[in-house]
Amino acid sequence: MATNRDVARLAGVSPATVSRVLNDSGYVAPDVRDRVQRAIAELNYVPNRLARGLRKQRFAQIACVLPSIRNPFYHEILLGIQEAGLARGYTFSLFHRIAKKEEYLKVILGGFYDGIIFLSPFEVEKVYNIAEIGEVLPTVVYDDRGHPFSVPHVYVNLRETMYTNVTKLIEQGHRGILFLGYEFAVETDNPRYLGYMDAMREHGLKVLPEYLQFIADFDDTLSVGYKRMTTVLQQRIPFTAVAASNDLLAIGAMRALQQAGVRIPEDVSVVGVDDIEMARLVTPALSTARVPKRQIGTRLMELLLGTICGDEVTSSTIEVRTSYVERESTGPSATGTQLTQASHASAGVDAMDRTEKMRGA
Amino acid sequence: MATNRDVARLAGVSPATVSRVLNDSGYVAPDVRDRVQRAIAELNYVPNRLARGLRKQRFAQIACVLPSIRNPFYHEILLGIQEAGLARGYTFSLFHRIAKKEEYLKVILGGFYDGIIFLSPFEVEKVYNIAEIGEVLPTVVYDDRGHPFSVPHVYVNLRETMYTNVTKLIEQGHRGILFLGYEFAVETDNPRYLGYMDAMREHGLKVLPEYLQFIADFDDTLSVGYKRMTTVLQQRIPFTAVAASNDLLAIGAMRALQQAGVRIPEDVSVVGVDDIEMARLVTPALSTARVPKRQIGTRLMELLLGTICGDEVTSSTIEVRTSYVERESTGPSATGTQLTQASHASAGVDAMDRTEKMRGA
DNA sequence: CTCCGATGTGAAATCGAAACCACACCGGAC
DNA sequence: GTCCGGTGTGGTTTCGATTTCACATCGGAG
Repeated sequence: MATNRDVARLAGVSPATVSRVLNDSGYVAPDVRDRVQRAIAELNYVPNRLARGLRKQRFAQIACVLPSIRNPFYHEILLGIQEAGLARGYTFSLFHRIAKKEEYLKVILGGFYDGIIFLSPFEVEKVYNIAEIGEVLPTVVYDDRGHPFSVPHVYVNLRETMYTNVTKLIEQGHRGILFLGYEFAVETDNPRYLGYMDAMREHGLKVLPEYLQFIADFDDTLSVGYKRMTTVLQQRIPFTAVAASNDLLAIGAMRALQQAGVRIPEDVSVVGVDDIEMARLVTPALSTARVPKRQIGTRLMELLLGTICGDEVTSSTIEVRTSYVERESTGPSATGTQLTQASHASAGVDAMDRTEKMRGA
Repeated sequence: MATNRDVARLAGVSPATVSRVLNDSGYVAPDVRDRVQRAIAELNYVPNRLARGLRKQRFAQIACVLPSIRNPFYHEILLGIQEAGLARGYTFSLFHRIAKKEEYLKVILGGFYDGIIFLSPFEVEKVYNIAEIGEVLPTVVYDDRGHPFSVPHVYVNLRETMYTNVTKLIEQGHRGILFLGYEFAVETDNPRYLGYMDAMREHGLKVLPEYLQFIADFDDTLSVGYKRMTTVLQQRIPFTAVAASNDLLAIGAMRALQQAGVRIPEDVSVVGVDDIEMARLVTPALSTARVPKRQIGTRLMELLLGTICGDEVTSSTIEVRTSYVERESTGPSATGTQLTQASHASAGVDAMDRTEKMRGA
């Protein structure tokens, strides 16, 4: 690889002048600039980002920390982030569950990154204090828990979103509505759960304990929803609708239901959250809440660039809004409960065996 | 951020000794080692990767170049890559279509990366010569075209895979089999197409021009398959099976078929390639060819590490094998053609309207 | 007792670019 | 004619780590 010096030698100038041409700083005579540029082209010179980064204390690289690379929800956010960042020459590194939690932040703080973007950092927060990280390195967060953050923060009110989803089901006559979602250490960390409870309470509906299907271990596999719903079906819980915490869970649940012969939405309605593209491609198409993923990404990057450049640590919060999208997986509740129960009965024993195996694994 | 010097000062030694402790190189007295380690802990010192990289000419960072971040197929490969790499402290940057082709390789070659992994680099090759890149920087490739590569290379014979898929359909009595896939500049770049043609020819089946559904513009959206199949349905092409080039296309196609009232597999069989997790979660579950994605990833990383460490450029090729997975989306061909045609007719106008809308968006 | 290799440590050079400082030239204002 | 700010360029230092070289000490072999 050619260096600064090589170019300088070839152009008959000093390395300082080469640097000036490259960075468009200071005064350079037109003919000299030309000579340098020709030399750069001839040697195929690309400045070494490490050296530049070391000197500038700016590396044009951003770390994105996210729970899972498998959830398409995050892809769209990432695309938004990159769109906003690549134009300015930023590159991106991804860190997700596979990286050992105790290790990767050491790596990140090791001076390789201009900033960090945390997407849904609930896992991260078990180990690290984001406020502290924010003091060392420009940091922004996407989160749905409504926590106050000391760093800039994009927020989507999923409590409200879930409330709307469940209310739509209730309005269609559903009473036995399952909550399907992840379990958090603290109730207040679970806006989707809270929204579900809000809606049920407000409409005077009883929440049976069996309705609350919390998935404890974080498993970023696409089939967690399927596994859980398969278990649920063996337990003969009477329900006519499922309010899932995200589309992947909903799609998995739909699969389990359909496999057991339950018709959607005739017997059971299913609703999700996120509106990933796959939601439109499954049959029946999934009713869900649209979250402006792309927009979240660009907003995050804008916030981060703001923090990196303008040195003020403005602890701004941007809220984005969701909208309910009705498709085919929801419908009025008929005599749903009975039908569902019947189906369970026929699939009972087989299904039981399968679940026991899954639990063991 | 604390530096080398700070630690040295606190421990009462020279920076050279700190470095020795950190890298476990040379001789260090046990008590001194202890003092240094305490100082490191106290200052919360993390070595600056840029400085280290600059000096060592090794940066412990890998660039992954892939066509799309949206296709789950690549996620599993990425997980395999990272699994094999993170243990040794490597971090990863992702580059995909969103990055301007002309730009990103400049970035990559700018000395930030120890190596490049190209996943399905057909797009890349239009602009760059991978052999040349391989001479500058350790490079490995995953590809399915059976091209000879001058760099280490993981290969999966998708021509054979597609041949098997189509043969299975033929054995089930299908004759009118659609090929749904991407269009490449050159025929030989399209192993899936070639495998399809092999199977059809070998069984003496005629390939009507309408059977070949090439998607020209690369569009990494999940619904390309849906869009194309919607168009196909309006054209009343007689067919009883669809051999898609990957699972996403297959899932999209299934959606279009189901939306038009076509039953799968009773009226039309659909088969994919990749075996992404979603293939098991759609209804009916998708028959497909399992590609060992995780394994491809680990193999790639092993090859790359080999190239980075052992300086020999062993142009090794590793071939991984696929296996056919029969699920629910395929079945014997009945009087399929008639049924399908009938369905088209009844759904014709509606489908048309919907498609037009999608196009507009 | 001397010599030598193993052990242990520090000063200084180095990686490649950017920033800082110094200097030189030129034209116009006073 | 002198002074001064704008223009243009080069030498040197710096970023933070590793690495090389040089040097000191020590124990055992000859």
